Amino acid sequence: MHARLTREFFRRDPVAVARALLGQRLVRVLHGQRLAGLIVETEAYLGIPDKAAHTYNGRRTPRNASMWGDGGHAYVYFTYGLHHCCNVVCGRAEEPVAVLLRALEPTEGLDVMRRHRKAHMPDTNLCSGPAKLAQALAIDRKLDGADLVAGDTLFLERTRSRCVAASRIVASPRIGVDYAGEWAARPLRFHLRDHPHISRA
DNA sequence: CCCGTGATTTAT
DNA sequence: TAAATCACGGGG
Repeated sequence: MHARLTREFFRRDPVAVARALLGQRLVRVLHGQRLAGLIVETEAYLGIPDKAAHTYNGRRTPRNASMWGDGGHAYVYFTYGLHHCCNVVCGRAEEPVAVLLRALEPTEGLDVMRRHRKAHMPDTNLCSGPAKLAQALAIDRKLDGADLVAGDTLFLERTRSRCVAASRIVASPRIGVDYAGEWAARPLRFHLRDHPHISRA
């Protein structure tokens, strides 16, 4: 059996978690079948002071409630009227910080993922964006709040490599947050250098 | 590049 | 009421 990432892994600041998640495996169990991929792109959202975060200025709504819970749970939200995105809640309860999962290199269940994604496309495009990976892995609001440590439908496995070399990680501004003033430019997006499955170069 | 899509939150 | 949003796919 593959080892899971532990609760304490997630109970840290989101920048540390965003970096440490690169190379780890996201697993979705659907109808008894594993759909999985290696995480190659993430973004850290720093909570109350972060103008780009859903919990900026202490916002607490039905949508973002799970961000206020303990680390190691999922925060899945619906946006633009048609897309889901999957975050990993970090820190501890009442510390509303998270990491957005932005891209995977799919490794298990690719046939099912291709079926979930509508259009025909090369495999490098299957999970190369936050809404794409959610669609490929059938992640929606029903999984909001799911326990990523003890649950059995959505979880994270520690890969053999444990972590990737810091020199292989590129930090850059987050995508789609130009409205966020000084927070828009901060290097809180992380991805594996030159990886073919990232959402954009 | 622009456009349509359209749930949810926040501002007006 | 109305505008804005942690996107995507398809068409110029």
